[in-house]
Amino acid sequence: VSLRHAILAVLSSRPRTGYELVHSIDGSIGFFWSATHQQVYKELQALEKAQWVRHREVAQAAKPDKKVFRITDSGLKELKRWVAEDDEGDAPPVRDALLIRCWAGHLAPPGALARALEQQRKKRQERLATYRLIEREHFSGERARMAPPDRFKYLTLRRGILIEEAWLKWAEEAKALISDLC
Amino acid sequence: VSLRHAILAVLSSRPRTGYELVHSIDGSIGFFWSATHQQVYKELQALEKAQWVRHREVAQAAKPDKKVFRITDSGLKELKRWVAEDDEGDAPPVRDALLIRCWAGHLAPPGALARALEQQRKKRQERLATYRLIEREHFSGERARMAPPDRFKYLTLRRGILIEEAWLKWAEEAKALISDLC
DNA sequence: CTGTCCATGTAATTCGTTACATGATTCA
DNA sequence: TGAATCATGTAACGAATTACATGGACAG
Repeated sequence: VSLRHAILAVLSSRPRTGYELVHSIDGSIGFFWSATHQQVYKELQALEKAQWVRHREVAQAAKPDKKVFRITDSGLKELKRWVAEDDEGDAPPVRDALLIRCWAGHLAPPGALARALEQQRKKRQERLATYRLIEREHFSGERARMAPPDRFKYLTLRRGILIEEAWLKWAEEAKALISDLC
Repeated sequence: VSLRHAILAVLSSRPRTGYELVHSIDGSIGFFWSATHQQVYKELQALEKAQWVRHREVAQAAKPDKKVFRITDSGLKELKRWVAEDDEGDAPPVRDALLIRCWAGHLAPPGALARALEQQRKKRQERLATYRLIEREHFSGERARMAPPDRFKYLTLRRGILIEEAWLKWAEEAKALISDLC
């Protein structure tokens, strides 16, 4: 039940509507935990039943009404508890269909895998560029003087960068190793 | 529906029982697509209904009876089709609870995150060692002279290695960046 | 005599995706 | 006139986890 806590984490910085949540999620926390709007709205209902968030309806001129959600005291308490909890070991299960394809790659016509790989490489490259941009724009200061909340957020960004770099390196290796088969 | 095809891929090399499948899965393909036995048995039923696999019951002395599954012609055809198909872009969604924890790390007592990170680091380190062992034992030959099926399997292993190395590198960075908070 | 290996499943539940649905406003 | 933004949901389905269940053989 991590989406619940991801939402709490985002709301802990400031109140938002479901709509805003969806959009702030895919631009920060969404890089490592994605969710559709349907899921978010459903979780918000669950969170409200658990009294970890509360909402207030706000009428707007020229725009649909909205519900602004804020975290409650018990929600913040729960979030803190969860962050500190040690999850005793479950490495997150990997699920990458491309790797299954690759594993059985000899069954496809020679060019097919190479094309799929190249496609992915482009996407990863773009994502890396996005991360690097964020790094330059939001985390350009002296690391040691960053405020703690920023340091932790910066760390998650670094993880994204290192992962994408590893991916690109792999794509190079892969291309080299199968090039003579195409 | 990738588990279906993961199973087909494993069966394409030789017939196996459900039990064997579960265990060969977590030692090769399981590094990038894990599944419990319940899921495997259920998928086998579905695969059989689709006529992509067939089974034969084998009685054993001193051991429970077993069902040996083999891939059918139409199953192999489907597998080949699937491997060659291009999945038009969906980068696999990442879901890592530890990163959410990290993102909100300032809410936990200072040592907590460091401990969680260290725990994970150990696990990754071990996994990397396993990968390296497999690399030495099964893929020590000249890369260019490997038979195609082995080359593709080797590639997936390399990906595992590069990812774990990236993870460890990140763990180092992380430790350095938050050490003064503890 | 307890635990692990072999071997197979059912059932309940939760989590996540896809499809469907509405409706005003603003910009090209 | 048609797409994008803001804003919220329900319903159906599929994928994955967790719990429950059985039973003989063999090793420590």
